[in-house]
Amino acid sequence: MGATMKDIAKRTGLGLATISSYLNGGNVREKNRIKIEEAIEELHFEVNEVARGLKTNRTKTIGIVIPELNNIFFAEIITEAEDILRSHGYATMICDCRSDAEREKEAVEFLYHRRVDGLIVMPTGRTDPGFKRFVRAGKPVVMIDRKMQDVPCDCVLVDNKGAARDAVKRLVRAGHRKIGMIAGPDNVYTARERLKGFQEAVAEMDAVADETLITGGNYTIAGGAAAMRKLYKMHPDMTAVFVTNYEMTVGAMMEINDLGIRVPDELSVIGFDNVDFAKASVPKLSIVTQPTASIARAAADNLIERLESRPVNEKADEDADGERMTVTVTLKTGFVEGRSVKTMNN
Amino acid sequence: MGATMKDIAKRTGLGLATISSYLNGGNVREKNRIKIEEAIEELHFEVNEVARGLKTNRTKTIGIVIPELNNIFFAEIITEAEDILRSHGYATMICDCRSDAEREKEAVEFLYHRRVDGLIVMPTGRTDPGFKRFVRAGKPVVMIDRKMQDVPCDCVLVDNKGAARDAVKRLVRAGHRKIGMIAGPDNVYTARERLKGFQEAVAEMDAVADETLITGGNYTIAGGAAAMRKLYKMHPDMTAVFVTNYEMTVGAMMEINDLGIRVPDELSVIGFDNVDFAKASVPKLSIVTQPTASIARAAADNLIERLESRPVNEKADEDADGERMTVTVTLKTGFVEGRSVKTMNN
DNA sequence: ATGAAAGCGCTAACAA
DNA sequence: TTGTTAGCGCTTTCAT
Repeated sequence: MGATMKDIAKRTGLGLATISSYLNGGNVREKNRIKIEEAIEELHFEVNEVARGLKTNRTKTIGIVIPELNNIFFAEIITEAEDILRSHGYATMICDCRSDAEREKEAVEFLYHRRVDGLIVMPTGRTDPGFKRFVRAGKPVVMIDRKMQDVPCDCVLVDNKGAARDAVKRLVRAGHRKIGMIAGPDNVYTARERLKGFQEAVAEMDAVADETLITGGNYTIAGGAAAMRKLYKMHPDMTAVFVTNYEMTVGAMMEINDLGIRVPDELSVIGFDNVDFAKASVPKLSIVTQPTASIARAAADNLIERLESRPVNEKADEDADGERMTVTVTLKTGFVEGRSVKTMNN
Repeated sequence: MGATMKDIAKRTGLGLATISSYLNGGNVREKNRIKIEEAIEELHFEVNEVARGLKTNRTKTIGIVIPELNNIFFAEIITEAEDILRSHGYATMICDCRSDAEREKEAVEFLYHRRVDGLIVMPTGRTDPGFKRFVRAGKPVVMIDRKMQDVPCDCVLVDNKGAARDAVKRLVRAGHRKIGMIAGPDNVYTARERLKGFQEAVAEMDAVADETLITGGNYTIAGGAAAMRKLYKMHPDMTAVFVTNYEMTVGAMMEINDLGIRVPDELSVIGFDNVDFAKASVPKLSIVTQPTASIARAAADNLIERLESRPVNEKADEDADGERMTVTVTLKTGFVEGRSVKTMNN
């Protein structure tokens, strides 16, 4: 269909190497440059990235593996990352593994076959679904949001523990003692961190430390609703609840709605993630927010930097054991004040 | 790095063609089949899709261009489509163009350079950002959600007009006469259709037909909020409002919240798209829902069918002018009953 | 059924 | 600087 380098070589009377050189920013005599540009224009020539990829062994494609695409938190990150990567000429292949370890494994393998140059991932579980293979092949992997001990790669995290601790402290300072927590699944890194933060704050601030005040909500809407119900049944005297991700916040609000509990008079609530949802709630919810754009930028920039500097430092970057140095960036969370936390007079 | 066909040819003592034949489901003598399979196993051979793509001129990759990835409606469709396509061996390259025509154009061009085999798109505006080029190259394009007159391609739509008409009729039947509408931007197909549906219903049912009852909300949260405010200021006696997409529904609820309007006592509301949000609202919202999974499936299946049947029908499918027959599928919307519509006694 | 060889469009030595 | 040439890993005639 389209014209090839050969065509424009013929057209200009130049050699293939000259064309290639021009295309790759090499030095070409002014005269020839003009000739080449004219030919490209006339013949509507466009580099065939596939052929180039075959030769260079680089596809200029990044694989992204995420638990759920229809999860605003992830979607916001992906949007931003895709934008940055594309502006650098990298295409992204996104695979949604539906929080399923098996699907995740398939996705990683799929992307490996597709010869993507690097990976941005948010691991679903605690075991490596095949990331190491990329690392071994010298292909950069950046882990977002979640950490995994046994895969040596760069990470972009958020201070989950600190965020949870801070949220609970706010509740205690407002006079709450009996605070419930709707936690995530304990095979997920962020959920464990948020739990730790909650427990630390409870201990430090002398709030009620009762294991049954912590209920798992599985990071889903239904789970959040069920957890809320359970918590309320078991502790009707609980005055505040901390919900630790967006989906569960939605679920908890649904249930609070169903149970006819008045917020914040009867129950104070601090949610997570989605500012828009928080503002649209009645009353407006106070929530912990995550810097999605910064996360995406940190991950994309990191990947690009690794990719572009690779040829030069190919050896310099490795130490005696051939292990790469890895970097972990931890970003701060935010907090948006709403009207869902009651200040107790005591 | 990985083993190549050459390696396993050497290993088995067979010719390249035999290996290729085996890999592509051709006939190979039992004996050799086993030998090949063993060699593949031992050498961890995996087909290099890039090389294959160069040769076959097919990348087994589908491009997806959408207005916003962090929009649940789109995200749900994409997730499903990606899943189906991948299960057929197709990778997807997703480009989010942020509802910007310029970015959309760039995205389409980007995907064209990447030699994707086909496109799934939700056009941002009314003018072709380059889809025709794909059609001309014989590459299938499927348009989702929105239609575009001048690009001859398959479409998967939803009965937007019917959905809007139905929603308004429900309001009228519940006794409402003065009904406001928060509409989308009129350069978007779905927005125009929903508007038509609203107007038809108002005419048919003898509700108040006043142009100022229709306010544009730009399909955004902020727009929805602003429209709600404007509508309420201008028509404090309006008893119901129909909001025509998810983002605007969120925005409208935020504003209703701010204005202290009680739903449904003072104002009845029918929203759009997101069941979870509807259920988490106080009171639960009645909403129009769209069959995202079916939309995705229709689009993906259509694309795969076009792609896989192409070699055989290459000519049979075209008529004298070389024009392809195009298909438009229109799916039905749903309605989820909430508690946000008051039944008036009159 | 199998093998030999050409070539997809590009890059990268190596020469000139 | 520019031209020549040899592949990258695969598919695909065309013989055998």
